[in-house]
Amino acid sequence: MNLSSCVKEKVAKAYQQCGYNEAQTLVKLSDRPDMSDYQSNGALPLAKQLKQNPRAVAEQIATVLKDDSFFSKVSVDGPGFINLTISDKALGDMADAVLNTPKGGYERTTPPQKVVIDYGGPNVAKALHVGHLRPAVIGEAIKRIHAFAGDDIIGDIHLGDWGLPMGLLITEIQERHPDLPYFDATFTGEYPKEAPFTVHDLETMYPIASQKSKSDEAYLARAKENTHLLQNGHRGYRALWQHFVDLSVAEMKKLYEPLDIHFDLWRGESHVHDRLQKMIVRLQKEGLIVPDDGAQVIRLGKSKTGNDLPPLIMVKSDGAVMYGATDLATIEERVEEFNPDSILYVVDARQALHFEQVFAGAEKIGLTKKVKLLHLGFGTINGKDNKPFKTRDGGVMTLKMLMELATDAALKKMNSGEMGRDLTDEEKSKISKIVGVSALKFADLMNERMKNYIFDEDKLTSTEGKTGPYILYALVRMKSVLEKMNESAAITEQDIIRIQEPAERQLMLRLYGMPDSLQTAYDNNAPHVICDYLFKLAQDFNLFYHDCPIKDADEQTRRSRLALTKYTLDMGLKMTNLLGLQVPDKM
RNA sequence: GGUCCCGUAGCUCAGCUGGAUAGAGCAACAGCCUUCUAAGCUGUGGGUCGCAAGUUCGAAUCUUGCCGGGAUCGCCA
Repeated sequence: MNLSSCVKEKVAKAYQQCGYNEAQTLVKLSDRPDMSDYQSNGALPLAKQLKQNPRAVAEQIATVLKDDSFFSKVSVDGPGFINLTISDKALGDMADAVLNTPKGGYERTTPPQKVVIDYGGPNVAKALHVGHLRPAVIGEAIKRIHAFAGDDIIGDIHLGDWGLPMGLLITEIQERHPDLPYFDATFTGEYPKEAPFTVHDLETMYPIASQKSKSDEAYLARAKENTHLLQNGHRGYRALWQHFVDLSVAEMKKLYEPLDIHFDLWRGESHVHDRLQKMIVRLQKEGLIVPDDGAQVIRLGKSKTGNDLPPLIMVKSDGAVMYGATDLATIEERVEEFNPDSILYVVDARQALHFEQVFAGAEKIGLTKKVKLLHLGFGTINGKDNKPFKTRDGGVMTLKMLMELATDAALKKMNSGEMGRDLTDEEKSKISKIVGVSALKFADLMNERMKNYIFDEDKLTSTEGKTGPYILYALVRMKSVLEKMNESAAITEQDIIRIQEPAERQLMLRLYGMPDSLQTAYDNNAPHVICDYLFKLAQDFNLFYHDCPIKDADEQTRRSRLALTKYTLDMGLKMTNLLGLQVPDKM
């Protein structure tokens, strides 16, 4: 049960009782909180259909609703809006049944889905930078939102581990260390278990190799040949490549761990290589893959908007496979292995055309009959100059640097003023990491997904206003109050919420409003809706905290307010968890 | 040139499956700590919702055109 569904049910009954279609009640949270908690706008379209006066229709429905003591006020305003105010008693009475539940009143209305999330993964052997923040952070939040809503969800990082960059690295290593056994065609023994290089060597070598390939045609040709050999099973190259993957995955885990980002599968494009080879042969036989200008392509015809789509290149003229091909084979594999209802691709919006092609290709070869494919694009993170976010000296901002910036700012804040005075250095260090990461993640998640957004150091390190630290601070206050009042135990039936102050009422309504926000966030895969909810929850709590003293109140009021604090903390923790934010005990 | 995304307060952004008086945060200004954490709270000022038509009882929201910014357009991922 939750408040919205309860109101909707009552209003629907009233419509029905008056002989109107109960499907058209248009009940929603009020746009005018100064006038009501909920509104029903259904009388306007109904009156239009029936050619009646909208106010008269609304009055008729309102008369029925007025008899219900659940509402303290029912009025018809404007052209025919029905304004509904819930009685304070009803709000208090519902608390235990709604808020003291694992999902805080959220109930699913559609069957649960099985969903695969594809993070359009980072590339092996390249340092994670600011551009890798969004897919990881957004994907993690979307994953948690789906899981909370009851979906069965599998996250696959989907590493870029099978393209030309691999060939470039092999080539560069060959240049530097031609004596390594990987390059010895006559070598038949076991290759070393330990890589003869570190992940940092790889991260340095790759940009150099990439640069060389742009100016040196022979070098590029060798890299392409090496990519081809790798993909076709060259024994030494496969061993070398395995080092790349192992080192990179270990490094990525080290970086994602403090961000509290986890993947169920660490597969990459390479994972479907064998399947892909079979798929290509099969589709060639069926005539779906055809030669075109030396390459092997799937022709796609027109897009949904009627434009000609460029063909999807499966195999390049040099024989290497393209990522569109691995994407198709990956869809096939996921359908066979997991049978998901949908696959969500949390990938940069700049790849919109690529996914349109892949999805059209999937449809053409019959893969979309069983699974819905959705590209959840996101905008890029830009600096103040509206160009990709860089360091002060113009270098690439790595994820690591970004996290250090945020952590340092949190630590500095804690060392200023009185806040951290009771804390040990060790505690401060731990807390500043949590707070810094929350600032970083929240600043990213609060933006509507598709938009590019401006991200500068001030914004990143800010701890005031609509920020992660503001929310954490409110939650820490709740913990602190509950601890000091010794009431952090479970809510009991004696702790009935009695609403006395406007701030209490507002906070209660906010708590009851969570299911509506969650549903919106779920339907639109929009974590920023949860950010907004959490921010408002924190604001409402801070007002309550300010207006409603607990310690010196009478026993009944004290218990009521403590219960309300506990409900707010529970809800806040549920929601921060959805965003992947951790909450310290003190800050 | 085709396609996609965006244009809302000085800045950064919500609101866009049509509803009443367009909201936050930051910045500015004025207040609130002997009282549960001031990373907080209260108040003030600040908007032709890019422009113009259209649909509608009603448009920031839907349609079309234009202007401005960004992205993208077969052998990189």
